[in-house]
Amino acid sequence: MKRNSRLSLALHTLSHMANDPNQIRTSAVIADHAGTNPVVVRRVLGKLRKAGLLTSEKGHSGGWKLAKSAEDITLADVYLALDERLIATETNDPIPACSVERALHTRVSGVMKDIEQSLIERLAETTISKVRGH
Amino acid sequence: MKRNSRLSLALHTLSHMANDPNQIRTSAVIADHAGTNPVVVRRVLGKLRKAGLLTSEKGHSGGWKLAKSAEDITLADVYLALDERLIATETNDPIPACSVERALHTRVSGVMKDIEQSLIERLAETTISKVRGH
DNA sequence: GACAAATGCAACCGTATTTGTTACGTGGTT
DNA sequence: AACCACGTAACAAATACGGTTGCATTTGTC
Repeated sequence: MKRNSRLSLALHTLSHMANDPNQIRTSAVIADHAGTNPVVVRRVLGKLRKAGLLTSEKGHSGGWKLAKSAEDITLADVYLALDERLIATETNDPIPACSVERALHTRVSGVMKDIEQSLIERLAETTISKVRGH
Repeated sequence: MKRNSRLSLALHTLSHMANDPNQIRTSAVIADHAGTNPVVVRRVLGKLRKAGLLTSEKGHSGGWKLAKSAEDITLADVYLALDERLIATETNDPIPACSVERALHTRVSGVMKDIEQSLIERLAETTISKVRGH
């Protein structure tokens, strides 16, 4: 795998869980299905849990389960939970000296923010149950 | 700089060029404005040239210029020219053995492709001249 | 023709990011 | 008590990216 595998892993796992919402799955089983490592699964799913999309139980017969109905989880929820910003947020800048340069910079930043906002709105239109295929 | 600086650099430079479309700029001047290196500039702008957005001239008094009007360059043109796929394209896969797993995988891939398509359509709505501020 | 200036391109380095892996502590079930 | 699963830290390996140097090529100027 390479980049953006987290989003892919999250979508894959959530969709899979939506097939049988009450079944509890361990990170080992999930990792096996996704072709990765249990620790990686726990890392990614941990973020989804913090966002209230999943619950996890420790101990024997523990594991992971959906916290909400698949109809109530949108791709925007997943995207925001993972805290990945696909469109650069432009944090570290040398603060251009020239004033026109600075004005241009803020315009570019503003446009990129608008683009990301549009992306999020688009993601909010699709639910996990829709990914699964109803 | 860190991630997605190429898109940022491209937008910045194109917008800047739109202010004075007939002026020829060298990669050294552009790099100075963008706070980076001439070679980096040529790398990024080379892709834009291949996409027909810019022209470059070698030799003495050579440099870079817009190939089209800023009104005719959309952010989608830039995005596609840079050949960056923000949404993972999911190329390298172990080809899931289980058939339901395989079906789910194709669904996830399809959704991500749809998302990227939406993003491109959104990008196509904004031109460089609009970024510049008319 | 010699020279200067610019792109085009390849190779390399250093760093940041990401994934994979091992190890161990913690909590819950049987 | 034994076992199992999560939670997390630490580390290794791979990858991506910007930055840098070097050089060939092209083009204008003297």
